[in-house]
Amino acid sequence: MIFFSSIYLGYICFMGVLRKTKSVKLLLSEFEKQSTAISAITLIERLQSKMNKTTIYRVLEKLEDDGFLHSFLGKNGYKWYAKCTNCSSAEHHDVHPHFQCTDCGKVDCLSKDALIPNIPNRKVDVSRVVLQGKCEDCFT
Amino acid sequence: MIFFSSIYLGYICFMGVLRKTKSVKLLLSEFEKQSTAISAITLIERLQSKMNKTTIYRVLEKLEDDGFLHSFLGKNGYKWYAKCTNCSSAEHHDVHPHFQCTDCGKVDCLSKDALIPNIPNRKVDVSRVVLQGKCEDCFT
DNA sequence: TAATTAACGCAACCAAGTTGCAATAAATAT
DNA sequence: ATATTTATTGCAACTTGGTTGCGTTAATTA
Repeated sequence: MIFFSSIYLGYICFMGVLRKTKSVKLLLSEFEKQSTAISAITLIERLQSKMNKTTIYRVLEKLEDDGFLHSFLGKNGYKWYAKCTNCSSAEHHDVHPHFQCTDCGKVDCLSKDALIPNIPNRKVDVSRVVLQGKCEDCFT
Repeated sequence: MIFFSSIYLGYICFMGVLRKTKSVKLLLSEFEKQSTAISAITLIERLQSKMNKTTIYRVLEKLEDDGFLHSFLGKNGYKWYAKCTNCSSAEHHDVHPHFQCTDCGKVDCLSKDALIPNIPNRKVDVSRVVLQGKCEDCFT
């Protein structure tokens, strides 16, 4: 219950769109206790006893629309989600690169200044970047 | 027939692995007459009267293993292929970013110095970058 | 407490990509 | 040139991440 006294609850109330259902709370708590990105598949595995996979996909989509999560495609084209930092339903700022470890599979967000997304003669709207390799733990 | 008097034929003969079959020739000719990247789906649409989709996937995989094509995931997680510049079966150098137009869907390869793939404390093996937006033609 | 309406569960579906296997056709040996 | 070897192909069936339609349930509002 603790995590719903935080910004989440206020945010949702403010938006007035997303209802505080059991499913929404469960999904939010997953992103509360884990700072790295989580794949949709992983969430389905973890929560399938508690909610339907259709619901998971629909809530994730809504949380992304509201600027609460951002999504990207990892290895094999699987969908991953991570918390946004300064986004809203009006604008998504999270065009930073992600790093996926080929050993443990963990994905986390990198600081966005690692990339120069300005290409001459083109208007860049989305920058989907996934770097793959060995993370600090698996490297040694 | 003309395009098989080029480097392609010599390359294949040298490798001694890939046979000069009708399917291989057909797929190579597609990448000969189009310099931008092509999605697997597009190739299946174009060539389905001439070869089976399984064959298309298998030949593409082999051409990638031999360092002739490189692949990446575009919008929706669809697989795209483009010609390599200086790769071999031993090493793939094509970690450059790609640009996909959200209007016409066209994808082309960008010069690799647009990206800095060095991240502290991590060993980067693969860099999958897809920028999306408007290309020169669709921008105006 | 009742009315409204978003969210849910279920089952069926969609489609990109894969697998097993028998048939075919390149490459190689005779 | 012909036979043998073996990579390649086509087909059909399958796998699976993700979606859709719809009747039911539950959160919000009156």
